[in-house]
Amino acid sequence: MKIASVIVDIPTQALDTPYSYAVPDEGVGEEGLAAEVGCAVLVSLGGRKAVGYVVALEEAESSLDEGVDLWGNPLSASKLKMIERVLSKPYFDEEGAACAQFLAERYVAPLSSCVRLFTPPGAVPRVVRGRDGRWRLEEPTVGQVDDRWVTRGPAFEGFEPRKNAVKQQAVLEVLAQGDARIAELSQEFGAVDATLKALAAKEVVRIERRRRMRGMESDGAFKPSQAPELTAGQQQALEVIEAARAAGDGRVVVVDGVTGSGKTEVYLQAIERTLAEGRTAMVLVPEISLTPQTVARFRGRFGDAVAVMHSRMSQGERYDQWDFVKSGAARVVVGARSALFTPLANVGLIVIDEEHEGSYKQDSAPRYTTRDVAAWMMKRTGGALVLGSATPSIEALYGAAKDPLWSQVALPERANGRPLPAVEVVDMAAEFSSGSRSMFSGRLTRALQQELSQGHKVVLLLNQRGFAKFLLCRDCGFVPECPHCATSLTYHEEGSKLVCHHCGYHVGAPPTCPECGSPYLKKFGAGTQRVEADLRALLDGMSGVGPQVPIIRMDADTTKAKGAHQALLEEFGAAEAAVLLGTQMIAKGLDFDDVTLVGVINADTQLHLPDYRAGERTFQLIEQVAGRAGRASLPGRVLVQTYEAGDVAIRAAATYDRALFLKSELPKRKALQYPPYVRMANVLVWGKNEDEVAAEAEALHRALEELVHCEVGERWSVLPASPCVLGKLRNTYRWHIVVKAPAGDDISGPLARLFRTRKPHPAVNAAVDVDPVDLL
DNA sequence: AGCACGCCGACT
DNA sequence: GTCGGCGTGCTC
Repeated sequence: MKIASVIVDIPTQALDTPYSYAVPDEGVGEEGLAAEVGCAVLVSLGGRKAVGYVVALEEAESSLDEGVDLWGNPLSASKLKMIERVLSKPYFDEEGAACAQFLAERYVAPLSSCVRLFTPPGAVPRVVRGRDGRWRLEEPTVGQVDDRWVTRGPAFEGFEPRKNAVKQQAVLEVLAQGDARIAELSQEFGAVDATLKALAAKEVVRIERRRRMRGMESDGAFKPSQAPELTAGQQQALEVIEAARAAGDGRVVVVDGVTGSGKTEVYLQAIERTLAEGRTAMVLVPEISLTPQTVARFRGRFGDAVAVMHSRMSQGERYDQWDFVKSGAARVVVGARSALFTPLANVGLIVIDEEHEGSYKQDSAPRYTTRDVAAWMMKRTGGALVLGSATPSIEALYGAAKDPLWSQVALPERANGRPLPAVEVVDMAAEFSSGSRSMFSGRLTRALQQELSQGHKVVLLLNQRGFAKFLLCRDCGFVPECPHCATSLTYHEEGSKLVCHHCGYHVGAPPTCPECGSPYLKKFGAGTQRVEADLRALLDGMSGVGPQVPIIRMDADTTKAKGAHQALLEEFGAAEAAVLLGTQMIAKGLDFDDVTLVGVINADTQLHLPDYRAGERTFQLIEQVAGRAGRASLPGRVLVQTYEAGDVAIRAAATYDRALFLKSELPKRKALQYPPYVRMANVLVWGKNEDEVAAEAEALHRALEELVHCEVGERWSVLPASPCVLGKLRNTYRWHIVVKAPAGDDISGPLARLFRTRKPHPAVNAAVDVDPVDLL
């Protein structure tokens, strides 16, 4: 008899452990599916039915009475129930199960949420309660779709339809070119069913059902491309990647290439070689840059072997692409972070493009860091991981410097030999004191007029990442900071207070600037619509520009609809002179030849977020957006407006001087105990009732201090419980507790032990974010 | 999560 | 005497 370890798909802490079930001898699914690792199964648990996933199988002899299962859980044979039905073919293998367990431990997350990453969404049956109160199995909402196709039959050659059989004639002409889909034939010629039936009866044609692969056809024509000659830099990067792959021990290569240096071509050729060795490859890109152009680039080189996965696809498309990978026909998967869990066999290379992007961190359970999971996977399978970026994260740079398995290769020049555009910093404090009250500086206004009147394009970035308001002196640029944390204080409307969300320090908001005494102490945070209106007014009154120059606004609002993002970009591409005004999302990936001016309206909002990564993000943002200008023959220029003209992140970005930025940033991180010098875990506490949340956060803080005191001692620190910067989100109050540990320590283990044994509060949720990307 | 078991107050 | 309130505790 076989015993299966099953994770039930009920997201509760109390059930978050594998349960053992007896496996029936023959398959028990409708199609006689066998219970294997990775299958969804129907089991009964505590008098009800539940869907579960098999994570391990074990041969049990009759000797099994008291023992432990594969996961170390005690079990007794007498209590075993039987798996009632096998609901699916396997979604993952032993390696996938091991990965799920790794995720659950590393990110202190429910096993069921980790296992679910591997299943095609919407395709798994669920157990639901019917109107009568009874449990029943609800069939999945998505599945495969078949098309009816016509092909030539044995009597096709030499068959002559009667003269008046016009439809037969037409259909046969189409078939001479190749197989045809009946739906398309009927669209073209009207009802063709009778015609086809008649032809099929004479065996002139055959009718068959074929599975439709959704997500394949939509991108339409891609033109096949040949590998071009690499530049010397690209060639060297490729060789480093090849050496890493050849080592076969999970090496990591940081490809540090300026925007336009041709990183993608390096990836393409590394993938080509991986495929030539019979292995497969994955390319992960940020959600927002997964455009049809990106996909076309990979399909152009690898044709039908490319599967695409991302969350903006319909469930049907994702299901088909998932199945396509499972079938083994896909050799390359291109997708957003969740594509990491598609059932691609024998992966020899994972590429993470724009590695520094925050979207590589999942913001719900399991809160995994794509980079670290991919590195774990490649270590297991003996592949290589490539981290590509023009602005690598400090973690990646640190890894490359310290970890013997990591290396770094630079592509310091653009592939077309063009120089990077010059970046000018516009000091808005100086503008203000010289009398200008507009959000567009004199220099930016003149540059807009100059470029637009010549029919060039302009990209304007509105740095909107600061939800939190802060105070800023418009005369001297002073921003009140916490005396203990070196982050800016956030302004709270109620009570007119300044609060530090790190340590809880608070103080009344001063009426005038404590530095220079100016009364122009302003609360900061403006909206895109407002900027659009002001810009419209500015352009309308500009000679040689005027109302015919369109402003294309791109933000969360205007890109909500499916395909809206793409449509706006096409509009911008097709226009003559035009302004693309947008938030963060325009900073990367967009590539238009005739953009000659990039303006950053407010480079520093992010700088004042009370977050240790604020400087790094500001630096990265300016470097990324600067890369949008002057990509082709026209020279580009970049104007960065800021109240913090002297800030090192801005000065360094303006001169493309990363070393300068790091020289100032790294000692700060070290002194204040931030990554990469420590590991952090952010314990999040949230609920509807403010008092209960605060009380539970305090209780958790005490429990954490106790835990740290007993298990690790003074090497770890637990910061006080405090309200999150985004303290109230969608009517939920949020608090957090930051835990810091030395860089090499296992921070998850002790925390997991606490959360597994601690009784959950009925109205207040708590979750651990291990290696958080921000503390907001 | 959901259901059983269980130990105290107002009803036929 | 019983029906039912929802507080712990278990589910392979």
